[in-house]
Amino acid sequence: MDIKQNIFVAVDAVVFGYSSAQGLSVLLIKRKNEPCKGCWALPGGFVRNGESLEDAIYRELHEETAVKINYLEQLYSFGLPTRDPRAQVVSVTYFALVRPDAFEIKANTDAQEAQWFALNNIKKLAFDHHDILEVALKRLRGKLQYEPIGFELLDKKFPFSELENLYSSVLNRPLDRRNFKKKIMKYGLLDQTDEVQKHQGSGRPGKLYSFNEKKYFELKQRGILFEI
Amino acid sequence: MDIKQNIFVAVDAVVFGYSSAQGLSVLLIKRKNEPCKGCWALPGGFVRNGESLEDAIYRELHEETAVKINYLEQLYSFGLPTRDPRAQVVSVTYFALVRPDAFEIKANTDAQEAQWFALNNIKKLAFDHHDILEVALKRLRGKLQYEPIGFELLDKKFPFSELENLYSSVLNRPLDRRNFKKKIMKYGLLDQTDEVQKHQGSGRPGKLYSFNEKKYFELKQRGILFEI
DNA sequence: CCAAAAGTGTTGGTAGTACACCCATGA
DNA sequence: TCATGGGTGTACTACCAACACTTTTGG
Repeated sequence: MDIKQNIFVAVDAVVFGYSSAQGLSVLLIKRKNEPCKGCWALPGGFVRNGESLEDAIYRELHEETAVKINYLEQLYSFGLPTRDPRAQVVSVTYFALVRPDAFEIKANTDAQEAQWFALNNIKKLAFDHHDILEVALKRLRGKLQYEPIGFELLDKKFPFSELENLYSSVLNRPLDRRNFKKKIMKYGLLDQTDEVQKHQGSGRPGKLYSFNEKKYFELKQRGILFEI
Repeated sequence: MDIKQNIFVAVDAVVFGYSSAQGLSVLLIKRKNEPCKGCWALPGGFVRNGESLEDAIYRELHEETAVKINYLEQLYSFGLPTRDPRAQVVSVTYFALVRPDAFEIKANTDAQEAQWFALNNIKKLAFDHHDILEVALKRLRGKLQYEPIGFELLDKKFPFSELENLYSSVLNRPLDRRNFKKKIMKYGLLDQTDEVQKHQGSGRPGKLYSFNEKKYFELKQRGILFEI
């Protein structure tokens, strides 16, 4: 190739996790290199030669956070020449969801630390990572309403109230328990198990449900998508 | 920067146009350089140093097609190391719509020719441009149903049947004229003008409507989006 | 027995769908 | 006057939103 391009390609991910105690949380790493050494930032890094974008983000997530990713999709590409002070860096960003049991993390190569932050407790972030987070949140809110993506943030088996709390907290509005259940159950995507919730403090324990992926793919095939 | 990255960044655009005669069409250019010299391809090219992604795609579209773009949004980024035989090229792709009067084009720098192709008449395309087109079509179909994006493909003033044909042909299903009109009019986004269609062959001329952007932004502000 | 959370049905309003005839124009 | 496409209303159905009391458990 006879062109002289001084542009680098990076990948970054917005990884969301959820628990009813903490609400929606984002996984951040503390940068151990300049620029912005010590700042919190989205996990990510430069793509290696010969590596696909997806491979790159999986590798970086593994190196930096060792968190088990449950859902991943591309989010948006950011390319303002000024977004990184070192050089022009185009960042292809990803949107990821993890299950509650992934709230255990360990820090590695590129980061001195990786840590979950509740959404309403986010510090200043490095580079334009705040903008990226904003776009990711918008995507999450949007998708939650027309694809059954919420299940990817919950355990394989969960009480119904957990799903309702997730929706209510991410969408930032109260939901009517009865109507919400009717809407969800209408699609036949949830199987009721014979188990109930254990030790949740006080109150009646809820029955546990599981997401039926097979029925989901059937519905998707027929082009019928779900809507809250 | 102390990393050695041999990855290039390009931008490509899927530009859609529509006329009731031709249906949905895509703007392609004939490549005048290797690889794949002479093949049809999406307009696009390499990002220049210090240039943003958006600037790059506008520049390329101007250089290669001189078509007036009416709507532009980022689509997806493609980065498989094998997608370009010369080198690893990450392509950030865009999705664009033009009005019918832009069906006049002129070829320039990078292309010997730029030309509109009806969707059902697309040849083999260079690189992975078929995949890109696929993604763009999916995005168009999706957006058409929950954002009033169809107007961006029509003249400022258009007869109602034009809008209906657009929807019907892009979504690939028949629509009931009366119900479709009710649904659209419900949002109050269309103003009826006092003009009627001219010389459209035979039959009664239709009244012309125009899209009311002001009301659209009001609705959007209130978070109410439109649904077909 | 008290507090806390889970479970459950009915009703009224609204929006969606199905459907057919008349009107204005050009040839 | 005929062919072509534009314009319009109603009735039925299905979905949505609003709403409150009972049940199960732990303390």
